[in-house]
Amino acid sequence: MLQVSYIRDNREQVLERLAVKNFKQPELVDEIIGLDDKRRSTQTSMDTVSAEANAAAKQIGELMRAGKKAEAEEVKSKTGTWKEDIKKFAEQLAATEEELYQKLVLLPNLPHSSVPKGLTPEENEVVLENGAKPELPANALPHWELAAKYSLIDFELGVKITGAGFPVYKNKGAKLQRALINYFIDEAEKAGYSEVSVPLMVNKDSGFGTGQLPDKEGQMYFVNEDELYLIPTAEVPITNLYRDVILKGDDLPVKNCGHTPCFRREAGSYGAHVRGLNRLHQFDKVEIVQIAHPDKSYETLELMSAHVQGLLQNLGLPYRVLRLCGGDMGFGSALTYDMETWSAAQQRWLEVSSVSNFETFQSNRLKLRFRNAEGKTQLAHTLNGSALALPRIVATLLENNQTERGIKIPEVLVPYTKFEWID
RNA sequence: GGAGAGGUGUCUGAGUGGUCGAAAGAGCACGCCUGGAAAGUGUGUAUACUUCAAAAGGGUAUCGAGGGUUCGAAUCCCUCCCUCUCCGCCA
Repeated sequence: MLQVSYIRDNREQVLERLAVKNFKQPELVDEIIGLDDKRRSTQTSMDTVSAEANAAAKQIGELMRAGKKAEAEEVKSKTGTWKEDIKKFAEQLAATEEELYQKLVLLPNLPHSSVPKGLTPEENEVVLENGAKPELPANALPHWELAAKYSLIDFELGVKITGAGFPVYKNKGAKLQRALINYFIDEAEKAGYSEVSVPLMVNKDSGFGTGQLPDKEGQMYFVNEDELYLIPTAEVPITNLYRDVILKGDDLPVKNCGHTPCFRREAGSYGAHVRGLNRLHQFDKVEIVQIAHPDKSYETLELMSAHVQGLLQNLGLPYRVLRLCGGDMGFGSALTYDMETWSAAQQRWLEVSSVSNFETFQSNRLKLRFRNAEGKTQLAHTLNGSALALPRIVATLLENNQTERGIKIPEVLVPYTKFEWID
């Protein structure tokens, strides 16, 4: 959520930046400023009446104590319509604030100046490409066939016990999952992130805090009985650990990592392009989260991007880094890098990580602040990234590393899998 | 799930209708003292909104959350959330 004061002070710039994100309702900006004017004047009126009422109440108290009951009664009789006025103003204020909030949450974050214009994924900017695309034998198989051939993943069994998009991992498939998770966590810890293990369900406040609500309400599984949401990413519980927190200046940067399953309804996504592991309702992911000083957050974003790239390099996967264009970016992000691996058997790029700087968009809602050099509270910047999401990594590993003999496990993973081949 | 107790500032903790944004202590910050430190001592130490060109200052709100009673609520009433104790259940 953008700060109203920022919108007021930088109206032109806000409009210009929103255009980069192809925002369709620029008129909201002026509506917001208008509502904020109304909010302010209502608050001032209410405060004035409250001040009078408080002064009278205080006076009555003093007169009562002094035993001047008659005078007290006289003051009391003058209190008149204050109470009603205050109530009226309070209602008006609440209504205006609500209206303001409802409009404010419709504004996406402003994109960073380096974000390219554009509407579609095709207009994303390829920042770099790394690693050679492997030449596969003519009879190479896509990962869903490899998974069946080596008994690694059973999609039908998942359908039976839950539904489509909930695969069952078996044998070396299950072990590969566990190996990747441990490897990713270990690497994150080496990079200075401390591990947290967090709840997989969150309340409404948390959903709002990181911006999934109200924007992506329909994308999350919801447990009616207890009003809890299944997390779509560990970003939600981990970032919300710091909701309503004022950090000390030297606590920054805060670095956390964690592994969780992620649950996404992915409503309406069916068909060939979501086959196998390409798109699931439940998948595992290791997430890295940082809370950074505003002056350092873009430096931090580069470091996080480098960390993710390091993992892909160590796994020997060809990848590319995209700088997302305005139209393809998430609602709350100011700058996002997507990392994609080359799936050789499918002949397509698969997104395996998304690293974003949210600047103060989340922290404004979270009320996540730190005490700056002047001792004043200031909103911190939040960043997060997948490091990494498992299914498409598994898909690419299986496809790219298939040989006559079987599937070769990357060297860095062998200490974790304790086997070198899937055969 | 049942019965009871309770939720106050960074922490401990006082406060049962007016003098309470809140005693006292601890912690922390700065100063004095000291060769330096400890002890001692002095001062300060919430957040948000708003007013003001800005600073200073002023106003308003906040004692788990929301509502109510009252001229006036941390204090009384209602609803909800959470914590603790006992019982029940249980990986």
